[in-house]
Amino acid sequence: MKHVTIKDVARELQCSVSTISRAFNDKYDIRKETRDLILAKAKEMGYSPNPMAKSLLKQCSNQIGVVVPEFINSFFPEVIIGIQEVFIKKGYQVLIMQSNESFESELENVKAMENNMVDGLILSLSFDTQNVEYYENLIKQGFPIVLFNRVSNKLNTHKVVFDDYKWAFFATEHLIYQGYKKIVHFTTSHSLSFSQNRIKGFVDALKKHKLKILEGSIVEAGLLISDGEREMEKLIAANNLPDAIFCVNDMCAIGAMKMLKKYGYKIPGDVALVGFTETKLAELIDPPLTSVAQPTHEIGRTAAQLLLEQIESKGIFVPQTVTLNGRLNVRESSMKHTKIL
Amino acid sequence: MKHVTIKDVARELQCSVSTISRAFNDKYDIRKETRDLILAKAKEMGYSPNPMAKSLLKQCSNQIGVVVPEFINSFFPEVIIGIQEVFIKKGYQVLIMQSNESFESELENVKAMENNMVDGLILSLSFDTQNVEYYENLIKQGFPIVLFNRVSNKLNTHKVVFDDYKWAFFATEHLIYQGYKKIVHFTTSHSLSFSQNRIKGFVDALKKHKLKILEGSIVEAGLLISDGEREMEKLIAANNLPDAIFCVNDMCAIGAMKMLKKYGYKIPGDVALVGFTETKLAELIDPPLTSVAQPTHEIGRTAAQLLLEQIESKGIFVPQTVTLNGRLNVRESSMKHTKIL
DNA sequence: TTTATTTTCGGAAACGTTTCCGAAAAGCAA
DNA sequence: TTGCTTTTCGGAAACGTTTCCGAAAATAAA
Repeated sequence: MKHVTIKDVARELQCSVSTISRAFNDKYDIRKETRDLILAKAKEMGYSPNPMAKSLLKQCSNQIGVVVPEFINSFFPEVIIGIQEVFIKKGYQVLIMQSNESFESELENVKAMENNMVDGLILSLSFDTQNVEYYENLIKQGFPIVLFNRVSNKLNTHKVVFDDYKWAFFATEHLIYQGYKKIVHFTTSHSLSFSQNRIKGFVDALKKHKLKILEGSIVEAGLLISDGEREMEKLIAANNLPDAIFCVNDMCAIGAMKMLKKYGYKIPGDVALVGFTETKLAELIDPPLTSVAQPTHEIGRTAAQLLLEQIESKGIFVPQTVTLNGRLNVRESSMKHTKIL
Repeated sequence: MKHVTIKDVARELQCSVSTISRAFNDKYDIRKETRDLILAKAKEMGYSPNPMAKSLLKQCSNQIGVVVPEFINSFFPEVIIGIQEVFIKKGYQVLIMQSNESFESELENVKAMENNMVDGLILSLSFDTQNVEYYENLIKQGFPIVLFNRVSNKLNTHKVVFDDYKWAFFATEHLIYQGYKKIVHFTTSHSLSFSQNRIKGFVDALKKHKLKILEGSIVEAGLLISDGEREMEKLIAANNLPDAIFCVNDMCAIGAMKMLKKYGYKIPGDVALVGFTETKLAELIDPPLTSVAQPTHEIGRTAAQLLLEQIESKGIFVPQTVTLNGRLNVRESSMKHTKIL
């Protein structure tokens, strides 16, 4: 792998390297004919400027880093596609790493990125990230970081978020409008900001419609299928079935669904279900699951745009929080029903 | 973001930059005390060697590139996790790009990687990649490329593949052992090597068990849910239902399943189904789908290992093709049944 | 024609490293 | 002490660019 360098082209054309550089960078002080000649010859020789040398000189790498908690659900990959859309066009490379929901791994990734001199970072915090001190320092030093979805209010930087409160409210209200009265919320660890917001939305929707919030109305399940299964089985065993369940995410809802089906209950006939953060699964399972879809591509594009602006402005910046709209995709699992007596 | 450089440390310590470099690179010609002193001071000052400068000098970037056709199914993300496992440990960065099943996009990505001077490439070809000339040239020039899953036999390089023939054979034989006689295969474009192999496995299994291969035994469906739906609907309309269908992938099988359910047919009672390249969906849908699982992490690790060896050996290398084993996960969709008369 | 201005280009420094070469210092044997 | 080897370090070149500075050439103005 011998690469053609600017010097090779210069030698071939009997001119100086600076002229070649000018031709490639479209400077004003070069004659059109020489530029065309150089570009043609360069193409013939297979020359293209070495990005590493450029980076070293310009003191920026034209790379941005993306660190996400996981790769397995389609949510983050879709966000990344949005991010790439923006950056590829601008000639940036996108480095992607996944922290596997571990704080240490996340920090390691971020440090690796920093070490690699990425020009900016797009980050979604892992579940067990409590200590954001390191990121706080980076931001204070002026290192561009944009957070999305899993954010921390301790960090004063650009953020792209989803209005969990609002959409949890809508999702719950949808169940109420369908005629369900005894509605339960399967949530996850209260320490996560998004779960707090979804709980709040759920509670406020019930309040608005004067429905009682009982002791068992909010169940700390979790984000996995097994969590939904476990809690659902408990309810079944206690013979304490609600009319409907609003779940913290699709996985949890699917777990509940599996368990209900296993015991022969009908959905939505006996229990209606609503998920959140729509995955591809939602419309494939039986019955199709009502869920709140997030605009994944747009989240990615927006985060990328914010980061790009911050990188290019290089000056003072005012941290901005962009809240994107979602969409409640109503499917069979939460349809209105008339109970067969 | 002002970075501390080796010169800053040298000035602070009143020594030369070469000494600092020696300390960091653990050279033999430095006194232990000076080294410790330097390392301590460097740490205090927050210095770490600039990887770009190093890359420029060493003529390699310590980055490897991964180009995959898509991100949406869990298959490729899981492979990537395996790749990362290997490379992160070795101090390599992993650049990931997705070609969106488009040849042009794939080529662009590869060129971007090359431009960025990645030390090697792990590649899975997109569907409409027919012309592998460019990659052929790269390989001839000695650029390390490892292909996986979607490979081309025109390219003479390391490959990690899955024995599609064998597992298609097993999957078909499984259906036969369950008592199904009239078995159909939903395949995709014959031009893809893996589909050819799966067809061959299917056919040979039928032959071995002396089952007839009819005109309609092999249907060119496609890889999407809609493809499975479309072809299934045709069969239903023609009133020409088989006992069982072996599908080229899970998506196609799920499409078929949806259509069967829509028309009130039972699975596996009326038609049994088997998928391929197991996705997470397989065990979540109703009924759970029998499918051939590929060892995604292992595929990634193996490809990474091969690439690493080639990069580090830097010499002549003998292209190697590693075939990994899969696993048939039998679930309800293909269980034995006794037809209710 | 002479002078001033503009256009076009070459030379060299700089980015932050590593490594080769050589030299000073230190150790050792004679 | 002298001469030789070994240890330890500094200087400088090199990696492939971009850009500043200045100079030559071309053009315009006088």
